[in-house]
Amino acid sequence: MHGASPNAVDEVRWLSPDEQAAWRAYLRGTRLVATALDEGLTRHGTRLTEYEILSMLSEAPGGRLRMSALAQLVVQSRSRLTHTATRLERLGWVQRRAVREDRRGVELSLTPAGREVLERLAQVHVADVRRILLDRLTPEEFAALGRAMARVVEANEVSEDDC
Amino acid sequence: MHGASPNAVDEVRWLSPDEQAAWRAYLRGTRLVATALDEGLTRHGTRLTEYEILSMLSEAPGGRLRMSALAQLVVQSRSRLTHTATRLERLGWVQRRAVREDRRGVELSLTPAGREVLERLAQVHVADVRRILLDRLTPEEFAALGRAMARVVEANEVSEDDC
DNA sequence: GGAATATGGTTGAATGGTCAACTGTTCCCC
DNA sequence: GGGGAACAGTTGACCATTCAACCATATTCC
Repeated sequence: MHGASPNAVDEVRWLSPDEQAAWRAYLRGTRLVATALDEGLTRHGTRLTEYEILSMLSEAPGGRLRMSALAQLVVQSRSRLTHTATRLERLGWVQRRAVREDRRGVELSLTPAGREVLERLAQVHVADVRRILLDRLTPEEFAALGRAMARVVEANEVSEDDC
Repeated sequence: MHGASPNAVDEVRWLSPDEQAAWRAYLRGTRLVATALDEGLTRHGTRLTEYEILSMLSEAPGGRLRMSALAQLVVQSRSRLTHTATRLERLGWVQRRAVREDRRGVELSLTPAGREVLERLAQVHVADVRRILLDRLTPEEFAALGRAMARVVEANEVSEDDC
């Protein structure tokens, strides 16, 4: 669909040609980046979504995170995280632990093996991020990209606070 | 992983704190956007990836596209597109047709029913795109975002030409 | 203090996606 | 013009994700 069709039915504000073009670039570009990064990691036996989980755990204070918190960080459903965590646990890369204060809770953390794997993967991954995204943009362009997405993230956090 | 660790093993150029922050925002932001948009369409019985297929078909010259061309446009594997197309075909929204000049080829096009569905979906979708992305950014920010991603797309097209 | 409700996490069935192998067609070039 | 490589698309088995239902624990509030 396209253009501003002054139809009786729709009150929809369509995108201007410029907006349209930018949106197209966004959609296709983000998908290309995600695909390329995922492919890079897949060659080494992991998915981007799994990598992110390991990465978040490694940086979390105390090296552990509750399932829900982690799910929010990596933008996955709790159910999906449960399944993925089970897989990673079977690989021996992460471990679950009950949390004291809240007996409903479960904390995930890296095993030594998981930490090792992550360190190895991080090298290829960072190189990929540079090659696919950073090196293709000027520092200013990349900074602008970061700022824009940061505002989107921020706006999202606000909008879901008032629920 | 993080920080610049002057380790004997790695020659890896890690991300600077600023780069790191921007990259994080990118990753999380793009995922939030994709999730939110997908949710919006799912409420109306379609996935974003399916919507994109319908949308590309509706804008293609002649209203039809070869499978491979479409797959490239929406950044999906040919296999995935085959499966999705079969689903959409069963719904009666698209139809396959053999192409004359190249007897290996298959062209996909919208059915009238598919066009109708798309028109209905487009309204909710455009509203979602505005709400989730456009309205959260200034026009300048959005334009910058578009430019950055356009360069990524462009760079990708160049880099896969010389294969 | 106990019922109602919300939260944290898991489960399994159904659906969607990936991967590697396959068919049929076209292109290349000797 | 015939053999081999490359291309277009499909298939089916396997793996990942979604969705709705579920159990257990916390919280709220009368």
